[in-house]
Amino acid sequence: MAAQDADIFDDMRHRLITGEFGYGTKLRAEKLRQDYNCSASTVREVLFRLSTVGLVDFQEQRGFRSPYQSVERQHELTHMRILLETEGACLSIRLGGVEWESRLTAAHHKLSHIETRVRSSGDLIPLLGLWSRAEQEFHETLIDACGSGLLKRTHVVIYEQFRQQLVSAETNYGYFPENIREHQAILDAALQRNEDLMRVCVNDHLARNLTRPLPRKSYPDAFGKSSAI
Amino acid sequence: MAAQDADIFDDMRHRLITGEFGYGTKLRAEKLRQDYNCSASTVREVLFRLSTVGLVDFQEQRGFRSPYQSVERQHELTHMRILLETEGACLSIRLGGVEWESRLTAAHHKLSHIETRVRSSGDLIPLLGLWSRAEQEFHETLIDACGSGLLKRTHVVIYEQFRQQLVSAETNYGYFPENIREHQAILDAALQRNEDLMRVCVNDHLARNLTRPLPRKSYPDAFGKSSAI
DNA sequence: TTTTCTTTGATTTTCGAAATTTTGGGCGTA
DNA sequence: TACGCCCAAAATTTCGAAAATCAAAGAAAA
Repeated sequence: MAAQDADIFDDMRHRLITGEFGYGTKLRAEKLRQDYNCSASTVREVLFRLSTVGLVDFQEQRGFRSPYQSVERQHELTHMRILLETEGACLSIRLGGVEWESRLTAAHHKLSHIETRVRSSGDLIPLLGLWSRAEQEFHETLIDACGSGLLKRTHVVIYEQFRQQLVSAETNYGYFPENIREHQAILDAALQRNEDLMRVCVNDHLARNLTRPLPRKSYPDAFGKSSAI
Repeated sequence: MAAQDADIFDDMRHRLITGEFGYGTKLRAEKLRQDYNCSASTVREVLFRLSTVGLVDFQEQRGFRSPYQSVERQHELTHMRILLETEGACLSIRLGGVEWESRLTAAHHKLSHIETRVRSSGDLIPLLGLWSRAEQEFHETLIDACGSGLLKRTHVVIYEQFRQQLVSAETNYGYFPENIREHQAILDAALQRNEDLMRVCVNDHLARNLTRPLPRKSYPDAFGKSSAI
C-alpha cells in the first residue's frame, strides 16, 4: 500500500476544488480520519499540504477550514490570474515554438468540442467536470512555454483557488457563447504571435469575473498627485 | 509555554533565510528534533509549513532539503519579483494616499540611513542583517497600498526565497552605490505618482540580478511568426 | 570487472494516546 | 437583562514508538 498520503491528498484536493465542503466550513480532523481510515496526524499533514496551495485555510490552535468566499477574494484571484496569464502567454509567444502552437491548438480543439456539445444540449451540468478540466488544460498550455517553472506553479495554485470559488454552474453557463468566442480569440492571438492582442484577449476573458473594474491608471496632475480615485 | 510550534517555525525560517544551511542540504529530522527539544512530528509539521512558502523542498519518501541554488531559480525569482513589484507599486500609486507616501518615505529614510553608514564604513557585513530587513521593509511598503492581500502574500513568499538565494554579501556590496541611487529613484517615482517611470525604476533595480536578459518582445513578421529568438 | 540481488542500517511515515488549548454553557452577580 | 467567571466538552497539538520505506554496503552471479 504505497503512498497513502498522496492518495488522500489528491482526493481531498478534488473534493475541495469541486466545492464539496461549503465555504468557510470547518474541516474536522475526526470526520476526515474516519473517511480515510487513517490517523489524525495523517489528516493533519494532508491539510497542511493543502494549505500550501491555498485550498485550505489554517489558523493556529483553531484548525482548518475550507476558505471563505467573498467578492474580494474572487477579485484578487482574478486580478492575479490576469497578471500571470498575460505574462505567461506573452512569454510563450516569445519562447514557444511550433510544438507549443500545436499543443495549444490540440487543447483548444478538445475544449471547443466539449463546448459545442454543451451548447447543443443546452445543459452544462452533466459535462461540467469534463469542461472544467479541458478549460484548465487550455489555460495551462497557454502559458506552458513561458520558460518559468515558478510562474507556472504559481499559476496552478491561483487557478485552483479560482476554480474552487466558482459555485454555480448556472452563472457560468450564462456566459457560454462569450466563452467560446474568447477561447478562439486567445488561440488566434497565439498563432498570430501578437502579444498586444493576447493581452487584450486574456483580459477580456478573465475580467468578466470582476464585479467592479480594476483600478484604472492614474496620471499625475499639475500637483504631481493622482487624479483618479 | 504557548505556541511552541510558531516559535520553532519562526526560528527555522530565520535560519533558512540567512542561509545557515547550505544549498540542497538535507534537513535531518533527528538533528532538528534535538535542536528544539521536541518530537519528530513537530519538526515534520514545521518543515511542511516552511515548504508552504518555498523555503524548504519536500519530496515524498525522501524528506526535506534546503532548496538548491541555481541561475535558473535566481532568474525565475527575479522575474517574478519584477512582475509582482511593478504591478503592486503601480497599483499603490493609483490607490494609495498620503498615508502610504509617508510610510514609504519613512521606510526609505531608515534604509537610506543604514546605506549611508555602510558606505562610510566600507563594510557591509556587520550591518547586513539590519540592511536586509530595511530593504525588505521598503519593498514591502512599496506595494502595500496595492489593495490585494493575495498579491502581497505572494510577494513575501517570493521575496523570502529570493533573499535565501543571495549568498555572498560581497557580491551585493559591489553594487551598493547603484542600490542607493535606485532606491531613491523608486521613492521619487512614487511621490511623483508616475507609473511608467516606476516600472522602469523597479525593473532597473531588480534586473541586475539577471545574468542574462529577460526575453525581449517579439513582433509578428510578414508570416505572422515570431522574428525574435 | 561489472551487474544484480540481498541484507542491514538509517530515515521517513503512520499511529493512538496524552497534554494543551479553545469553545460553549451554566451560574451567580450587578 | 447584561456581564463576567468558571467548568466541562470538544478540538487541536504534541509526543514517543511502531511500521513502512529507502539507501548503502557487501555477496553472488555473469
